Amino acid sequence: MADSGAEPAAAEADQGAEQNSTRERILDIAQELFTELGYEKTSLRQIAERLGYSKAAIYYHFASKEDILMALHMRLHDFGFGALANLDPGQMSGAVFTALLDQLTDQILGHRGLFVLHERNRAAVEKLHRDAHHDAAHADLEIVIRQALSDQRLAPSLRVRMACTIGAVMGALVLSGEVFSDIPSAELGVLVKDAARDLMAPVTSS
Amino acid sequence: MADSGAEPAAAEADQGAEQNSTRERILDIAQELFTELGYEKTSLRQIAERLGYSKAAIYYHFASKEDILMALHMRLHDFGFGALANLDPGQMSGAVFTALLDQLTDQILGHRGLFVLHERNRAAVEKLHRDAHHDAAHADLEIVIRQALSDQRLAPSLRVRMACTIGAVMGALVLSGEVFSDIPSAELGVLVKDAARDLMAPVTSS
DNA sequence: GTCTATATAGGGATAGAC
DNA sequence: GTCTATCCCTATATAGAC
Repeated sequence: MADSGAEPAAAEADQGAEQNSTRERILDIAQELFTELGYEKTSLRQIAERLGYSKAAIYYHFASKEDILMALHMRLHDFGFGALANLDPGQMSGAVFTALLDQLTDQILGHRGLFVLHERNRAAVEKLHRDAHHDAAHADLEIVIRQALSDQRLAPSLRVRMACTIGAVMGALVLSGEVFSDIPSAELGVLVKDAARDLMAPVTSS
Repeated sequence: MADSGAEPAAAEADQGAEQNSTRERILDIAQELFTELGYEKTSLRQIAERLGYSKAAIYYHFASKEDILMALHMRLHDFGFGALANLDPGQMSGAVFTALLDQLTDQILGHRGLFVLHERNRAAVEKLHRDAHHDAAHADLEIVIRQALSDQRLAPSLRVRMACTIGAVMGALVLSGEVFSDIPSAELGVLVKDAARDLMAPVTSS
């Protein structure tokens, strides 16, 4: 587990086209190291070392270490809106939720590294949110879900099922490390979605 | 979320009797701060401040900052053996696994703070393991589970279901934050165990 | 765009007084 | 058992040469 360098990290980080700009390379390396060692334990010196450049070079592309994490957060943040767009607030039900989870599953499968990064650096990312350099127009998918889970107008059985379902998806795709590297992505996706459906079925009136 | 001081943290940390020794108080405060701010971001100065003592005082009770985390890890580590004792290696099946998860659910409900601490500081705890100050007689529940999940002799559908089930339990009890604080522990336990059973049922030959 | 050199701060850890 | 004072190292960040 945490086998660095074995897999091409750049393969899944192609959002701004495949222009291997220095900035993107820094982000790729940072994503890898932040995930492996943790954000706080990763020094800019280490990033620069792996990059082949000097430490100060990074400051040309990013104002601070925090800015690097912010950029990585933004990579993920944008994807969240895809699922949020189809979300009608106040209409959260079992059926809607199940559909939402299917989307989430696909997004995690497509950008797994980013989700693992966030999972392993929750404290640092939350501090980012608190210092709120991007409070405007910021509505995390996570916050929406948390609201639904806290909604006491819903039955406890439904709320707990929803939390279990999110956990099931996260458990199989994010927390599981490399244990499923022998299973094709597509198959993994089907199995996880099936599990989510079985989990929500008893509390969903379709 | 992460509402510190609102709940009596000492209430669940009564393993060595209720002797509020300085050492235990340090551990309780550290557990709180490590969870809230993250291990790396928490300084000994902060711990000492909240303790009312000076920073160096902590070094009387613990050899290093890492030692504090180790002590907290040990608090949890011991509980793991309870579930491990009933575990017959090589006999991992759906039914065995479901029973194991029931035990895990109860243990998380009883020591939730410790599990949250570990979840939010995976990098630091893993480094602890690597530096192996306690390699002897050390068999984490997590390692056993990871082995089972990686076992290619088992059907992918079973392996993924197991990962989903662990995730479901963790999702509802650990990752969920404070969203279920209005639901009694006992009810929460029943709902989670039901979910785990529904999840494992399709792949369990009973 | 990348480098060297350096300023500055903060945190872990030690020595030894009380 | 607890304290003050201090050492030392590392890491972020800046200034300015090339």
